[in-house]
Amino acid sequence: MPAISEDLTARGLVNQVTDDALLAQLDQGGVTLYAGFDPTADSLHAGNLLQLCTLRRMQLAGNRPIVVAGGATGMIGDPGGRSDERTLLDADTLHANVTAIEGQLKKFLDFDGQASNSAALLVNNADWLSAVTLIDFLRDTGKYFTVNQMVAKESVKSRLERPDQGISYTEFSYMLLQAYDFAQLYERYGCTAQIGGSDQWGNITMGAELVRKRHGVQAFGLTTPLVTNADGTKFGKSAGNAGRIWLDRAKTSPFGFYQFFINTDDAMVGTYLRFFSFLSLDAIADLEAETAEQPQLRSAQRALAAAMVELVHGSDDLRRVELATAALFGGSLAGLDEATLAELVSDVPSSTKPTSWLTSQPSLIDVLVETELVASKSEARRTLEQRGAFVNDSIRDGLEATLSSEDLLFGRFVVLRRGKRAYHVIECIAA
RNA sequence: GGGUCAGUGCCCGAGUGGCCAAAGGGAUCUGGCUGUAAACCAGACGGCUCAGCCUACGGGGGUUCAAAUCCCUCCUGGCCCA
Repeated sequence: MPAISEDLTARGLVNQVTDDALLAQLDQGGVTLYAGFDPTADSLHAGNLLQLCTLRRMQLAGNRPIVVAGGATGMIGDPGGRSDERTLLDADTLHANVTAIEGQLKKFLDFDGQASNSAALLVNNADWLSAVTLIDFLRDTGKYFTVNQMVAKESVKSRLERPDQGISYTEFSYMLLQAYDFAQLYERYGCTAQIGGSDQWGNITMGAELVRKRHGVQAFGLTTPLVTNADGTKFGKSAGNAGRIWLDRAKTSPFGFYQFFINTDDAMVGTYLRFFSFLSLDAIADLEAETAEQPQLRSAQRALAAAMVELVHGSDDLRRVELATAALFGGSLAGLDEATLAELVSDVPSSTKPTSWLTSQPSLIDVLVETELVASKSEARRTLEQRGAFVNDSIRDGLEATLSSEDLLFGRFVVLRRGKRAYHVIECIAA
């Protein structure tokens, strides 16, 4: 296994480092480092994956990761990357979010004492930030920074330059709070490094600076590159209108999670494998070569999707999801047996109905809306008109289309599809 | 507090009394081509009881046969002055 510094570099994970000495220290192991997450939702999402995976790499190399939930800073909002003022969340919501996220973190990091000096830690910055008084904060932290340098930070500058936007004093203060976190983590846990996305560079360097000024200790920062899609847009949104890809299975099913990754562009799949997977660089190189020669096999995409589902949801889900994928995208539905269809129900979007329901000849338009394959009746009509609605793999068009008992497979399933890959299975159950 | 400019559909952005569900671009969706890609081509893209109707141009009120467009007021933001 290569040294962590070498591995990080080869994977293209190092965007900027405050000092190369950090890399050498990481190779030695024993470095305590942290990354922060704003608990703005009750689940982490694909956009958080890179930091999670990077922390994991650090831990596997014998360093101690600290995850800081921004219970306090989450109430403020980072101005970076946003064009408008953030909505502030209330304390109860934030607390619930932090609790929900905790379980997900355990998939990535080892929080147990097994490797005692590198066991991960989850802390909430509300623990110290909500206790500090404004006067103390201004006196002990604020005085180390000039407004001049704060205004010069990219995250602030971009907001200042927008002719139609501004930035509130509250958001302006965010970077100081984050710097304060770093200093606290140093005091409490001897934490000397912070990692984050490239947009965090400004915040990270301020924190490192505060540690140095207050404690006379060199602290480090390392940023990872921004993960983008092939077209340069931000990574982590699904192609469809479903929005973000979440780690919470209730928000994004393991099947949906798998589908998201298997649809990765050829151009990006190697990069994502290096960023997110724990496959060796050699193995990744092989997959890339295979993709170049036989792109239709999608070997690299399959490996990526498999790796991610296994990491986030486990090998059991991976197996099921691969089967479901083979069933739906492997050829014709006609070849599927009853048992396979029954399995599908639990893995792809589905719903149940009484058998009698079909005898009323429900309109396909209504069914499409009900199953959420479309967002409105207008959209359902459009889909029908554009020949994008399928029942058991065959086109159904005409606005008058209905479902009937004729459409049942094995007497109990109806497989609906919108477009190429949006599925919904209805299971009919005798009442 | 005074002045001034601005707030348009998911986003950007045109429109400045009727021809406006509102140009154009992006995003998105469907179809074609494919590899469940990309690129490209075609169509769609507020909702509904869909040849019609309803809701929409920051909120509320008003003028008018008729307003996103005019007036009043409020809210939000930029800039300048105090």
